[in-house]
Amino acid sequence: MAFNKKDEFNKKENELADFAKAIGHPARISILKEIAKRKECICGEIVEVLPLAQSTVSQHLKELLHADLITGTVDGAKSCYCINWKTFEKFEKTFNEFFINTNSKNPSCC
Amino acid sequence: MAFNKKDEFNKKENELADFAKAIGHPARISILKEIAKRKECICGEIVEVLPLAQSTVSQHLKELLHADLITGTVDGAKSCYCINWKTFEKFEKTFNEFFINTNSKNPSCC
DNA sequence: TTCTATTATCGTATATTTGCGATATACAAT
DNA sequence: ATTGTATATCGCAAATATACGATAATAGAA
Repeated sequence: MAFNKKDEFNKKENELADFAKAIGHPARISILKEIAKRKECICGEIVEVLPLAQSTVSQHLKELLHADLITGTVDGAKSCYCINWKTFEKFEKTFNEFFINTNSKNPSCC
Repeated sequence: MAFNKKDEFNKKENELADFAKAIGHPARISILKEIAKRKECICGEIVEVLPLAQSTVSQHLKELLHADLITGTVDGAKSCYCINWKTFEKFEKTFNEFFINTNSKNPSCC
């Protein structure tokens, strides 16, 4: 890389890219799906279902937290994670703004 | 990594992740935007606008091609790239299937 | 043919991501 | 206090991604 070029791109581009990157791994997709589908979203249950070590799952959860895709609350010794739907809605909106809307303006360039 | 665990996840999870990964970089977002907004989507024009070397842009274009987000046709010495809207629509659909639809079923887990 | 412009690919350096085991931490129960 | 359970963090190794310059390949112009 020699040096990080992220500053050269604008904020919206970086936000979109960061979100996409966060869901850009099958393990994280799978984790999000597990959290979404159950009411009790305890970390241990996720570890049980995923084909990964506990420490690896914990690391993916950390990344999802950092990208604001989930929220986490401590419940005794356990940790409960939830989808942060607001971030998803924001992504949907920005994504459509960037791409789908442009589609109608430019149906076929080649 | 020691070894790639992608086989442990199902096809849909991997497809979603691959798409997300492909747009998970500000340079590629920016490239897609440039292609989408102009009618003549010549590689050289993209290189001019992006703050990256020609070889780097070419590499990003290759990744977008590989992820089926764009199509490329040779036009003499030049190359013309176009958004493959079908892939975008497919992503939108799968994304909603996975996440947004789940939202209504499970408004707030914590 | 020779020169020029355009794009792709190769080789390489560096950065980041992924994954695991070991360990630390925090709480609960005994 | 000790033990057990649940989760997070550390340190490391291997894999991938990012970026660039140099070079190759190709088409068109001179």
